[in-house]
Amino acid sequence: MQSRTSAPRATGGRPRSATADAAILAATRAALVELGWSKLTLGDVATRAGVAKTTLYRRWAGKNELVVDAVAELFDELEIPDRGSLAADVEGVVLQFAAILARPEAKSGLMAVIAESVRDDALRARIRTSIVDRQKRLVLEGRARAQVRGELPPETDPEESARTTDLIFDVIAGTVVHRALVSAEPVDPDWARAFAKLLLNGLTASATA
Amino acid sequence: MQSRTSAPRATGGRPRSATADAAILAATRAALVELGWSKLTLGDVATRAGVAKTTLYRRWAGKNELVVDAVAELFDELEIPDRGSLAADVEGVVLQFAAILARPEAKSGLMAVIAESVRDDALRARIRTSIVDRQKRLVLEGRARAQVRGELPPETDPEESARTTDLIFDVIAGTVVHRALVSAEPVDPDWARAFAKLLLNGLTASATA
Amino acid sequence: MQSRTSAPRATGGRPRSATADAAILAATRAALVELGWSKLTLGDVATRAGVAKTTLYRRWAGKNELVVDAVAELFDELEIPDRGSLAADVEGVVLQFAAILARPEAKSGLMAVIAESVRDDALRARIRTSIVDRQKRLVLEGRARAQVRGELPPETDPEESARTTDLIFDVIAGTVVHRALVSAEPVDPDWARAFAKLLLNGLTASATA
Amino acid sequence: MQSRTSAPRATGGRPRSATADAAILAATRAALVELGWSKLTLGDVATRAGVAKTTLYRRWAGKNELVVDAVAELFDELEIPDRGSLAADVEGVVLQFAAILARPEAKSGLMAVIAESVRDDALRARIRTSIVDRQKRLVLEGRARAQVRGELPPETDPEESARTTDLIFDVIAGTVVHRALVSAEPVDPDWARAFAKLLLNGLTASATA
DNA sequence: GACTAATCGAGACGGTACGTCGGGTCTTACG
DNA sequence: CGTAAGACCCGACGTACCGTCTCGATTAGTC
Repeated sequence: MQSRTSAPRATGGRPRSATADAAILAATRAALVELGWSKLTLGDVATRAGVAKTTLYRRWAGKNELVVDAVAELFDELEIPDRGSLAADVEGVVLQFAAILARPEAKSGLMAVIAESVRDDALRARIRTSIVDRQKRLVLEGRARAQVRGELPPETDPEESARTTDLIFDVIAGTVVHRALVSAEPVDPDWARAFAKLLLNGLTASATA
Repeated sequence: MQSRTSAPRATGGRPRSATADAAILAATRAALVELGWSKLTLGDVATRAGVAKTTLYRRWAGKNELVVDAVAELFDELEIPDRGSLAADVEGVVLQFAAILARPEAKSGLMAVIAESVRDDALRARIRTSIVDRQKRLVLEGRARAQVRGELPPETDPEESARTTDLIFDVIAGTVVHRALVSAEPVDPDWARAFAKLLLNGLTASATA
Repeated sequence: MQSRTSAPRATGGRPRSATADAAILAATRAALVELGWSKLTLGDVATRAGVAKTTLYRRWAGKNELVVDAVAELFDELEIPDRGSLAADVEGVVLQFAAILARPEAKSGLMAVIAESVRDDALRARIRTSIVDRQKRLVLEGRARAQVRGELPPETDPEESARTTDLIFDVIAGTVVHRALVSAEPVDPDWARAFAKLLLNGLTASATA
Repeated sequence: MQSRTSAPRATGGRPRSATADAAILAATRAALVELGWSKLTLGDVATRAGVAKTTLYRRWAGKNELVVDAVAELFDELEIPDRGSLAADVEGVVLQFAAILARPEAKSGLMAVIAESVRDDALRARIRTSIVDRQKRLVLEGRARAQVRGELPPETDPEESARTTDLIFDVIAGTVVHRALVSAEPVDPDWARAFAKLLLNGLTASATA
């Protein structure tokens, strides 16, 4: 992770407690589960972490930044093991992503920081760095694998390829988030299969299934 | 609209000012544009609307409810004129939806209330009624039209049909929101065309384009 | 008293609670007794008074102003009944003054606000208005009575007279305060008599007593 | 001085910097002048003195103790040269005392620590030792001289004598402080002469002047 | 000349209070 | 009744100092 305010601390003086960071992020997630974003207070987080409020403010600029870091850690576990086919890989990553979104600390925190990021460019950059871009590699891996398998044609134009990667990423991430948080319907294997089929074959083919 | 606290008004006494409602909602949108969700205060909205805080609280239960109503009005304009083909219809609705999302009052307000709705079922229901479901009919219209045109096969199982409608809706709305708010990239005609092609033909076909 | 921030409140709106003022001042005195000036916190005073902190800040600008008002009320009881002779009158007022200073809420508060007033002209003015000048009349009364009795010669120059009044006041008030708070020795009838004798007859005569 | 925390320093180890003490006391006085007692912070004093906070706390227990020592040095210069008569001596000491009180570091600091000493016996003892008693000798000297000159009768009862010394001291110090800090009027030679006359001859005689 | 032990600077730490702000409620007088 | 005005209680905010602590780096005097 190593985001935060990030002054590298020159020399001299008592070093920052390494355990405090972990305690604070854990406390933040716990508070998100119990209270949700809007009722979460930094004073409460500090208390839960057994830390003074000042310690917290020394490391994070505010609620937004703290929650981004706390939530970001949840997404570190995302992997995309080779399931043998592009469809299976998509289903797998969708289900993994959904499993994270199903956790209350993610539910409560993620949308809120995204909402805040609308008016705060620094926050949006932090979200992209800490959370979003980290997942984009999964799309790249999946496409590369599918090309090796012959499921997808090889790429020619690298710029076009990047655009496609971004599009696919927006579709997958956006759809899963919308399903899970806006529609508030479960992302189960059935749904994941239907979605993967739609994504691979398109509306025309999919609707006949 | 018919939202609000909605006590049916018994008898006698001075009736509620009709103009106040409009003034408050307009003031709310103006405040959203200037300040964003998190810095918007009900006291400020009341002042802008030339209204006492009391009047505001008599009509809405809180910030969330007020903003939902204020934002919902923005989505009333969504239409899906027949553009002659399914692809064109999709592109059209995507661009319309994105145009609304580009307005700062929508950006600021929509995501925030959705974030709040994660822990507030009543709020989620209100959002569904006021905003989400209102857009889902566009999907229904579009599919029906495409079936008439023969671009899509007719539906057989009504339950399956509903599931598909929901899925398509999640894909379109989710993807556009993610592109616009998370990736923070423009939703322009080029992108809309690429997205429509992906949605209709699927990854396999699309990637060859 | 009617000091405070003193905006006369035009019309409309809920009027300020009259009982709150009294409760706050009483709570302030209680806190002074228990905690003393330096450990007195406005939050604690508010709690004791059963009042929100904001209510307190709406009426007083800070700790200093509040304590001045709280202490000032203690000095309202000062009187100078005619004891038949100038010496007896002096002794009487000295003992009364000392009795007030002996109360812990006065001890704790008075010197502190005087100390603060060194760098705050508005505060000094408030102290003079609320506490100091109110007692100067006692000197005037006492002198007038003594002149009627023939103990003091009648005044001729009014300006000189005012200077003398101020001097006498500084001597009495300053000496009693110094004895009580700096020397921290009791102001008992014996001491009061010795002081009155010194004040009336001067060092030369007094020392022979 | 010999105040401070005064651990007698066992053996070995680096000795305490001697210059640090002086730098800290000077910085304290400078801070008193600029900020006054209540806005003076120990962190700021340490910075001004070019010293770590630790160093400061190793030598003084807190703000009060530090300021007492810093202010006490100001009173070292008080002398009472023989001016030839009791009245002249009184005027002289009054003016000297007032000159010290006119310095902002004394004004700000002295009253504040006295206020604090109301609830802190150790602090009061420290003030007595470092400041008050040091001045009381001036009264003793002055009386002795006046007795030699025949202006005052010789003392008989030593206990009575001590009481009188205390009384005179309270009168002089208290009156000057009250004039200077509470009444906030200048202590000029005219006022000093009027005060000395009152003190020597008493009210009855003085008023006729 | 290395050892030893207390000092020094720097600055993070757990606390407590600050004074302000916003949320919602309530109490007035007026319409 | 509804309304504007504004005071009320509450709770969180982010900041400032407090006095303590933990660092690595100096210094003496003692071995």
